[in-house]
Amino acid sequence: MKPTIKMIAEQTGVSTATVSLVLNNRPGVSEETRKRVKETITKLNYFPKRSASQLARKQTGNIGFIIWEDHFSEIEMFYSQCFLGMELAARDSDYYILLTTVKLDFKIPSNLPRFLRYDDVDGVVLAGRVPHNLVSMLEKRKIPFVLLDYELPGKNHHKVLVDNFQGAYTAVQELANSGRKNIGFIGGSSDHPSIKERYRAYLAANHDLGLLSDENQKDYVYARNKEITPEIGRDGIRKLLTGDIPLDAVFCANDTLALGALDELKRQKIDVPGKIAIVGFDDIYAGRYHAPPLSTVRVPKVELGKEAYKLLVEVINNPKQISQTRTISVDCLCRETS
Amino acid sequence: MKPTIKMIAEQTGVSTATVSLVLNNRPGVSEETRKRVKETITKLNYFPKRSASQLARKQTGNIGFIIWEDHFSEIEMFYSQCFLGMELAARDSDYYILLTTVKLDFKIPSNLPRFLRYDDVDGVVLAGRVPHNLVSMLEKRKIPFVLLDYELPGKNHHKVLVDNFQGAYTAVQELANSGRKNIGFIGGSSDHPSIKERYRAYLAANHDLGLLSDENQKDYVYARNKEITPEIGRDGIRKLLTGDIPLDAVFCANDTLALGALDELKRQKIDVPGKIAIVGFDDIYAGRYHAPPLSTVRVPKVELGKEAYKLLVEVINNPKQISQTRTISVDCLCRETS
DNA sequence: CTGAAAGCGCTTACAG
DNA sequence: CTGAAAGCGCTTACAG
Repeated sequence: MKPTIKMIAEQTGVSTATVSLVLNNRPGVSEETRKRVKETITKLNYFPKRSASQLARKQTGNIGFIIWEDHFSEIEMFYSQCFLGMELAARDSDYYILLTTVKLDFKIPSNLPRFLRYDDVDGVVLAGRVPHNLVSMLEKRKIPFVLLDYELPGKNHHKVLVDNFQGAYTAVQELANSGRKNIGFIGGSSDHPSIKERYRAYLAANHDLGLLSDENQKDYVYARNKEITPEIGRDGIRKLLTGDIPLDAVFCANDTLALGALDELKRQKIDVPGKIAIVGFDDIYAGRYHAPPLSTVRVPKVELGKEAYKLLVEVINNPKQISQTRTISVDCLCRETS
Repeated sequence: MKPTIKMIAEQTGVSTATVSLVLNNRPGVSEETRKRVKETITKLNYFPKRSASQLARKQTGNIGFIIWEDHFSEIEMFYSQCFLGMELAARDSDYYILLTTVKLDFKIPSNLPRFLRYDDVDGVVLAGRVPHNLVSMLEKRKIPFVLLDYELPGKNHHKVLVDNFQGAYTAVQELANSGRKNIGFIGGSSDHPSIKERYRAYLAANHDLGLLSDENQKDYVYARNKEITPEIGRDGIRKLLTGDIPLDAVFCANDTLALGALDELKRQKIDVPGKIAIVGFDDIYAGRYHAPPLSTVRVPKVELGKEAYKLLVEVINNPKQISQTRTISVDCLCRETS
């Protein structure tokens, strides 16, 4: 029979109140008593029942993790890794994490995740692009939340971001340092803030390094505003190559695009990095195992998740805390395509 | 103030017991009363508090989803999709799913997932390769569980499997139907039952179709017993090509291998599928967007997860149910590499 | 520092 | 068919 707090109390010869104080590391118990309680806890291998303490404490002990369905299932492992980071961080605490996906055409209340509909979470992390009406709803219901790798323009929210600007800037800088002078850009999905940032940094770096003149800038840029696939990368490099411009490097807004570009270059038998260097962004699995391995900007995805978790817990414990942004630094990882 | 069952009872003019019966769709309430209760529930937008009913019911309402850390983070989206299927299925019911990863060198109790240590799940799904001592522990503690895409040799467990044999057999058959006569095999990680099955089917199909003689069989097979990467695929095709044997097709044990092989063929400028056809297995995202798109055996991952969920719920409701295997059929998806 | 007791919000025999 | 009441296993004022 599973031990209860009552059994611990009886065995130790104290009240359940005292046991509870010990369990939760709270003051008001003599060292001597505390020690004896702990001993019987160990002896009987006791642990408190979650649902009981939740009920008494009026908490759920859960954190929600919400992600756009397409991001979770089709794109690279990016957000799964973030989730893993959250899970790892949560292991040191008491929260369970409830992962669910949403569609972008989000209707309230029919599409509301169960844990939101039934008030089963103490807070929520929203990873990547999410429906804006969902965010508004969380604000309205005053549910603590943190945005992960996403932001809404003109809004103050708690968020954890990748330093996209610095990452992209560094990438272009590294290309320039290795002697490249004519650096193209392949982008896409410009409604995603991250991609936009990377583009801004590309322009800024080129400007700062005195590489691109304003007038030929547009010949060096290819961007389609739709979901990113390798196809866009292939189209992009093709377009840049037929552009009748000198070109010795391309910075791609992410690895998926870079992989597509590399594939097309291989098909056209253009030497990489001999003739053209390619650098991506994100450091996805497929890039690591590509032949040749893709140079990229490494994003610490697990750490991103951990940070989001930590921030959310702080917000839960202090809901009126003024909103903040935590920006995680990234490194350029020079492998064999640059 | 959030409504409770007591408020519903008072407003309707019945007891909380009656409200509870209505909530759980249980008999013993007149249609008239049931209707009135439901009305006030809707009016007050009431829903029962999970922790309270869990406590009273002595259930947790949670299901655990356990997966090897490397599988979750490094390999293709396979198991994430299975998880998604589970999540989708769970939405129609009342369970929350707790996802956690484990390492393969698993120590009890230090590495035990929290939800297992604290008895916070009613059952568990184990996806892909998992530590065997974990499985033994679940058996010993009589926790209901289902294996997903994995099995332990010589053991009876509830499990949901892919029809690897039929899938691989069909793939070879299709290659033969399109005129290929000399079909190689690239495998790896032969301690994984699925890969082994696919290899068995490859041999059986060749035998049944009268393609390979027993003596030259081994010249057509390349398999390394380590974690599968594109690298092994590249090595494999290189090895087969230098084997001084006629070769017009290769069946790869999964898409990752196939992608590696395709890459090497492109580098060697060997026409696919003109000279050599390639077929993989799994239907991963990267294969779909490869140029040319990879022919493969499509595995319905979401359905796999849904089925595992359904089976587990059945087992939870009837723990002594005799163990069973559900095998999910797969189709050969002929795209442009065959 | 410690204990008796109420309370968290449900479910489930049991009696009528 | 319906209600009063006990019970699930914790936490938290409150009194001493």
